[in-house]
Amino acid sequence: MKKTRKEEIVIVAAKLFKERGYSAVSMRDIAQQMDIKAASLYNHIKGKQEILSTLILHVARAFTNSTQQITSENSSPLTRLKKLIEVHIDITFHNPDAIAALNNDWMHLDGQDLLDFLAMRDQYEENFRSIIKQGIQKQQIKAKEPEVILFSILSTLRTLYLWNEKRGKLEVDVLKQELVAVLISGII
Amino acid sequence: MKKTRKEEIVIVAAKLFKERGYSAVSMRDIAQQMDIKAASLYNHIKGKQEILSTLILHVARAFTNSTQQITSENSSPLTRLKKLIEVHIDITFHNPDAIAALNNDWMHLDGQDLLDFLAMRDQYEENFRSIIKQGIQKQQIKAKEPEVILFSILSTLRTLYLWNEKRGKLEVDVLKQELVAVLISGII
DNA sequence: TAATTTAACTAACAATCGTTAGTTTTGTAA
DNA sequence: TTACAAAACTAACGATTGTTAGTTAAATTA
Repeated sequence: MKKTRKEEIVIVAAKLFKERGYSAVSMRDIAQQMDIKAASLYNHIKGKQEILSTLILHVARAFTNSTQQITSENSSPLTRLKKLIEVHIDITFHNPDAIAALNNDWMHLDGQDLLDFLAMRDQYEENFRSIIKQGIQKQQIKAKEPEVILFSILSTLRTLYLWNEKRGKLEVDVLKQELVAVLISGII
Repeated sequence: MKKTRKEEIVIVAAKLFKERGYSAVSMRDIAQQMDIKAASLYNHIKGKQEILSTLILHVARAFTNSTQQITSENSSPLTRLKKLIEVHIDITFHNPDAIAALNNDWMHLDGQDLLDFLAMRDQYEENFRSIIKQGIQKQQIKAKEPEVILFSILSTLRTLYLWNEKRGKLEVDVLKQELVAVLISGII
């Protein structure tokens, strides 16, 4: 499937947004990176906002779909938690630039796009929280404050995109395995 | 000690930077929040850049000092690691807005300020990494990939500022205790 | 080849940006 | 009360912002 011109613009913009943030990147910056003039961008997109919402909502939907599916499985809470972590790692290594925008620039969405994003984020967190609570109830997970566990895991997963470059020789499969182990079993 | 006008400006700006990011906040925004005109800000600061560097470098030095001190103790690696985590939590809950800027807007520093920041950040990470490696060597810490452990802990600590508002009823001391437990011992 | 669509271009707009200069008001010390 | 310093003000600057209008070049289809 050949990329449309719009998709190319979104990809180039995502790289710049990741480095400097949405607000610090101008349409002229994006155009220059594509070797065209800024006005030419408007043959393919409605405006700067559309680049951002295309970028963020697309990957947000990927998270929502995967998470919703895993949550409704009837495997054990701990199994579902592990799958949730693994699928987050997979999506992250597949779309690091889009996830940077989702993490850092979501507040620059506006109107319905912002509302949609927030709804998906809440649902994602609630699914996570629910599985953790079930795990505690079934004594598969230590009886710590659920919010502390949730926060600790989500923080690590959300920052994972930053680690893509530095990960170096480490294979994705090895990383996935070790990270799940550290998050679940700790370090001692 | 009464706050100088410059300190007041930096505090107000930090709150705005946290919400929208450095680039999306104008001098007029900051001025409006202080009920003065933008030009009046320049009686107290050299420019927008000075607000950012004051904010970031001040808290970066706090991290560097604490970390350097703990690193040079001769307690066990695991003890030092715990102290490192605890001091990070303390500093975070004491300066959440400054840490937001440090996390999200450091790339907008320029010149020597940027170099200073990067040097401190590298040193901070290297201290952390060194303690983890010593812990593995002395078999106090599991023989996982050190970078995975480092990344997992640092990600959680760095995102902690976001959690300040949501933490709700949870006391800082309880949070500190539970978070250290989760990071070190895992959740099962 | 001719017709049509796609995608680039130049030029310009109104708004907003960080900042400077010069002036006036406010608060403090003599 | 007068003198001085601190901190506000108005007005404006050159640069940059996202975006539009109208036009030309290139690629595709009939």
